[in-house]
Formats: sequence, structure tokens, C-alpha cells
Amino acid sequence: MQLEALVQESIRSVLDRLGLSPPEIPVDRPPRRELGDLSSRVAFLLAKEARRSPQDIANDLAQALSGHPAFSQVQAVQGFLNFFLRPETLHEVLRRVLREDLAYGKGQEGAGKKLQVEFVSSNPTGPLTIGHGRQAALGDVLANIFSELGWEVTREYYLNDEGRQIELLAQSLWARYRQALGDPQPIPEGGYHGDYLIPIGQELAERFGNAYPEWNAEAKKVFRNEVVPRMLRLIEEDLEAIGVRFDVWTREGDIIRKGLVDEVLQRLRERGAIYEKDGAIWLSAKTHGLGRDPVLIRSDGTPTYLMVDIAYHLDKFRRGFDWVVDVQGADHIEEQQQVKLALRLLGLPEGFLSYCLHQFVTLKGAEGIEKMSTRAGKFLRLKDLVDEVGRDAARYFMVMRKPESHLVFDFELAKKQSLENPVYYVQYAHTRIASVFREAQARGELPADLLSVDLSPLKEPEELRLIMELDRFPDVLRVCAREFGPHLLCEYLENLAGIFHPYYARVRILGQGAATPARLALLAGIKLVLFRGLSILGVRAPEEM
RNA sequence: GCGCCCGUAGCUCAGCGGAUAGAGUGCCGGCCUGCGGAGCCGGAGGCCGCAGGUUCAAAUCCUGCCGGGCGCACCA
Repeated sequence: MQLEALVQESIRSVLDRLGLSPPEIPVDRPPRRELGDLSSRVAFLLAKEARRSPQDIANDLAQALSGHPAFSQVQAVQGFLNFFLRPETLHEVLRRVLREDLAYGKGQEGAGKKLQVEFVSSNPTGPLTIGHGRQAALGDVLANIFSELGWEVTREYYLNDEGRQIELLAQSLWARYRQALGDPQPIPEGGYHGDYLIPIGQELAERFGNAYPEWNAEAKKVFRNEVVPRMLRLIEEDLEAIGVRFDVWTREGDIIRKGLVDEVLQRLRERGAIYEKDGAIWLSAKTHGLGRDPVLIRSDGTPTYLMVDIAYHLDKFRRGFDWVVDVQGADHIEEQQQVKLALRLLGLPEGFLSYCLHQFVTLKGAEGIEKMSTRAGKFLRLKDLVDEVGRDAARYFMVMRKPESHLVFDFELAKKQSLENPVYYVQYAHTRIASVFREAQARGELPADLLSVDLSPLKEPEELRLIMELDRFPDVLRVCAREFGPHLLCEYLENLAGIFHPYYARVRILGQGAATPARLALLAGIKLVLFRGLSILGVRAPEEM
């Protein structure tokens, strides 16, 4: 049993005897060590009902808990109930961690349920930038976390390979093609200026010669067909660099062909949620509190991106997902409100769709802070970033901040192979432990079975603190899932490593008689949790570095 | 103007109803002849953007204001 549950149960049993029943039994980590290992503010919640002071209630509870075998002491301080754990209680925690091994932290919260995580979903108009990198890492790590909690997770990329942006892209390529032939055609208004189209233009100039002197319907078709697969290849290279694989790619055209656009329109019409104006079809969003009414069907009869996106989400529902999480940038906020409104009007279950919204990335490097734009051709390609700092640092840095906060990617720090770099700090703890085990093996000090060693020599304060930290791991994963906040896992791992390193510096592991096997067991537990955490982040946990 | 997000140590950021607000980095001062010194220990450094309100209790919730980001297309 986890410590939090242990404390809760102990309190509950006592409350029953006293005839009190709080709405919940909160268990916290006290801010300072002298206040115990765990605490509860339950007395505050009972004060009103019992018409007694919190301190008074806490006194009674502490008194009633005084003989509990798991605690060396239970104190009532200013209304708080503070628990001091006996070392044996913590030793049992460590033993449980080692016993659960690679399953430690896993859960059944999502068992039997299907979750789709949609992320990146960048239009194939160019390679991915570091901004997409944040989304790639976030989506992938969230998917990992939900898998740990039992969900059957599908990673999905929504590919928008039609429409006006692709046309502009094709025309931009055509202009590069003309330029390669010595015809100084300009990049179209709102077109794509990136260098990545130049070599393709040259290649097509060699292949086609002067076959397409005009930007007409035929050229449009040819250049569109040339450019999209090439852009997709670039995107796949970027995704591979950062270590992300998708299970399903869905194209906008697939959704339209399934007839879902017509069905959605029909159902919205029945609800009186759409109207016609200026030859287009609009969604009545203002009457539902949104800022403006968006167009669903243009006056030329084609559906807007929003329209297809709504239909796409109906499709997700039909495909049997119990829950969908879309990872999107801050520039999609308005659309998110519109999609959610439409799904509500369509009668989909509330909560079927959640958005993990993230702010943008700026790059802090030797050249200062850069702003990026794919259209203007001003960006750092994701693959180039990964090549420079490595996949581990790239992934770690992308998720180490709260998604809804801006991320300043410190390029120089990410490259550093020293403990200033948080990813190395965590990895180094893992490596260090691996090294100790190699040494223990060489010296013949490695016990055959760590599970059955006597843990009673573990009584140094850091040792008990480390076990307390190991106990938190399952809970950290759950909070990460609930908050869409993988950064909390990074913080946890840094904290764990941050207790281990000083401990290691102060306390010798090998050659310490009965303490050695016990400390090796502790190190095995730390190594396991570091490995589990780093794996979930998609970061290597090296044996040597 | 409207919507959403963010203003916490010099810098990058955690904490988001509870007890003296934390970490990393930077700065200052000590250590370091053993399992990986790619370190370790200590110190200084904060009207938690501002002003009200709710609460036994507010960095945390509510309102207003100020500052920054993003969006407000028959683009995606």
C-alpha cells in the first residue's frame, strides 16, 4: 500500500470510532522535516461540523493514533496532524517497489478504455520547426503516461493535404522552378519563402524543362502532386529525429469522403445551429457565448477547415474512442471553443474531447532569441535542433515546462554534457548507480536476491527520504495525466536525483558490511524509478555515459 | 475592443486553498587523495505584477486594473 493510502486508512479507522466523517481525508507532504513525513489537514475539515477547534480535534486523533504500528509518532500541531513513519514502514515501501519492478507506477485507471491522442497535425507545407517539436514531445509523452495508466492509446496525425495553403505551397514551388529556369517569378502573396523549396524547384526544372511556363490548372495539379509527398518525407524525418511514431494518419479527404461533413451539417441544421448568409453556411456561435460566427461552408460550396475538423471529431467518436486529447498550440484557442460547441450541439458526451493547449517556443542561443515563421522561411528545423543537442535533451527540454507557459529553449544548456543540464543530471544518477552495481559485481558484494536482503540498516535520513520519494512516483504519473503536465515528471526526477547525488557523495555503498546489501537494494529502487521515468519521457537511461 | 494563456529570487521556472514560498542557474564563501569530482556543503538574494473581495487560512479562488503572448479570415 502506498503511504498516502496507509495514512488515510489509519485516520479513517479512528474517525469511525469518534463518529466523524469528513468529505475527504487529505494527505500532504509537510513543508519542513521537523513536521514529520506526512501530514493531514483533516481536522480543519471537521472543525465546522464538530463545532470544535481544529487543534482540539487533531489532539484527539493524534491520541487515538498513538499506538499505530506504522508510525513512530503522531503529533497535532496547529490543527495539522503530523505523522512520523517508522523506518520499517519505509523499508516495506522499498520492498514493494522492488517487487513490482517494471510494473511500478502502472495503473488500471484506463483499463478497457480507448484514448486517442492527436498531435503535431502540421500541414505538409514544410519541415517541422522546433515549435512542432514541443508538440511532438508533449503528445508522445502524454500518450506514454496514459498507456502506463492502462489506456489503449492511439497516436494520430491529422493531415491536411488539401486546400488553399497547399495550393499556395504548390505555387511557391512552381515559382522556385521558374526561378531555376531563369524566369524570375515571385513567390506568391502569402506563399512559402523557405529555402527548402529551392532544390526541389531545381530538380523539377531539370526534369520538366520549360513544360509549365504558366501557373494554370495543369501546373497546379502537377506541382501539388510533386510537393505534398516531399513535404511529408521532411516531416517524417523530423518526427523520426525526435523519436515519435504515429499509429494512424488521417487525411482531410478521408473525412469528406465518408460523408461526415454532410451528416454534421444535417444534424446542426436540425438543431437550428446554422444559417445561410452571403451564399455561405455559418455556425451560430455568438448565441452560445462565443465571439463570432465562423463559416462552415464557403460560398463556393467547399467546407472550411473548421467544418472538417468537427466532422473529424464525430468520426473519432464513431471509431469507438472513449476519450480524445488534442494537443494544440495557443493559436487554436478560438477554434477549440468552436469545435467544442459544435460537438455539444451534436450531442456528443461532455468531456469526450479535451485539449492540451501549449504556448510557443522561443529559442535562446548564441544568436539571442529567435522568432519563427514557416511561411517567411524563418525557422529552425526540428531535425537540425535534434542533430545539434541530441534526442534526449531535445525531448526533455520540450516537456520540462508547463505546457501553457512559454518555453525558452536554452540551446547552449541543452548541449552541455554537465550536471547543469537537467537531463544529464538525471541520467547521470542512473549511470552512477549502474556503475556501482558493476563495481559491486566485480568485488563480489552483489547479493543474489535484492528482494530478500535485510533492509534494517537503512536509517540514514537521506535513505529514508529517498524511499519517501520512490513512494511518490505512481502519484506523480497520475497528476501528470490529470494536468496534462509531463513537466511534473521532469521535476520529480530532478528532485529524486537531487537527493541521491548528495547522498552518494556522503555515504559509501560498498564495503560496509550489512549496510551494503541494504544500500544496494535502495539504489536498485532508485535506478528502477529513474529508468521508468526517463523511459516514459522517451529519454535514454544509460548504463554508461 | 473581445476571447484564452502567462506575470513568483538577477535569469529560467516549479508550487495553484493550508504551517517560516521552493529548485536550477548566476553571485559570495568553504570543502574535494576512496563505489564515475561530469562533484559536495553553506550563504546572500522575494511587498509571489497592482488594488480590492471571499475564507479560520490566499502566490493559489473571485472582481477590477497594469504588463507580455496568441487568436479574433469564405487560412489551416
